[in-house]
Amino acid sequence: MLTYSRLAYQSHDHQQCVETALEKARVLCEESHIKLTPIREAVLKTIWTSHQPLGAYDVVDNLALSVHTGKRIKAPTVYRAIEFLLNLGLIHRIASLNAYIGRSFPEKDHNDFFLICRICRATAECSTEQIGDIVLHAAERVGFQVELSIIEVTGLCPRCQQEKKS
Amino acid sequence: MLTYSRLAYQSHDHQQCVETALEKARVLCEESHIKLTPIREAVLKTIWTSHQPLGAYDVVDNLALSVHTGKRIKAPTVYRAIEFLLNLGLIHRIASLNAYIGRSFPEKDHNDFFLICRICRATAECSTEQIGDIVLHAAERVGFQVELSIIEVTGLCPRCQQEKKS
DNA sequence: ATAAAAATGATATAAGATAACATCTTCTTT
DNA sequence: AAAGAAGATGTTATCTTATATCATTTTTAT
Repeated sequence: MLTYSRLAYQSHDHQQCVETALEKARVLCEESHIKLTPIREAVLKTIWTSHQPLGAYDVVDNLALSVHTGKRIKAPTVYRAIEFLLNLGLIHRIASLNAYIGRSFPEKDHNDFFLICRICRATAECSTEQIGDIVLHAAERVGFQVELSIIEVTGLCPRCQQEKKS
Repeated sequence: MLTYSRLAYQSHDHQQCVETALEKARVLCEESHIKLTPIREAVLKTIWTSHQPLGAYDVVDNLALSVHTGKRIKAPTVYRAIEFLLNLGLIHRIASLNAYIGRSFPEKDHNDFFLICRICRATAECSTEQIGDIVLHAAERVGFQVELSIIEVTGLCPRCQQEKKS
């Protein structure tokens, strides 16, 4: 079965997306008796709020504006929060962009892949078992034990295809 | 059809691999009336010679030892050569490692994926149309126009699985 | 022979990530 | 409640990866 994170490149209530994701995260942490601290939640929210994958230093800049403790949150703190969120499957690292994006399916075990627009960077998450199967099959043949697959597809989103024509 | 770059994780005459790859590169460049300069060839050879994906600065260090012009080749020069080789499909960038590896099938249009050992970093290149098809199919449904897919699989190679047991 | 194009050299710096150690907070146990 | 342990954050410095910019050299085409 093939699923998409949302109406991928169509307009939608993104604030609702963010709220849903945050609520999911809170539940997930509560269940696991793990702490979603204010900083971690702020980082997750910042990443989710962006429509594009967000670099770690973009998060740093964003937090400096949005969190009002008077203290500026520095890179290591953000990276720690990012690592925490990655481990829980709440975000995903887009290796080809050195950037991070919210995951819609933290419960699913990373059978997802990403469609990344080369121009506007809007990114859609897709999930399917098929790809996992092919990879597993190929790996099996040479005795390779798969732990994690990264699949990143670069190209043009519908909107940027249109704009290119005109 | 599924093909592997070599007897993936088995011992083989690697020097022969390198020679074959270099010869392929020379032919490819000659046909395209493009120049495989000494530096470019040296970079390609350095990357191919390593059994693992090699970082750009590893290449810099390696060349400093192997090229005897007296002058130390610096990062920008290496990155230029890397870009050149990437464009021709002679090497591939492993985004998850920020490293580069020789491609066995420069003629095939990037329908390949990589099995990367988490411990020893030995990496095998695989090629199959199947994955490309799935990705295309998924992309089509949301009107996304695919240009390039990167697929990187992390896990354990046969040897490191063995060593872990003992 | 000369202009244009291509490639390399050299310097500096941007961008992404982490190491190391100090401090503060929260939880556990008594 | 007090003390200690574990967890989280603060702070500084540094490392790695990558590129911008401009000068110089080499090659190619006319």
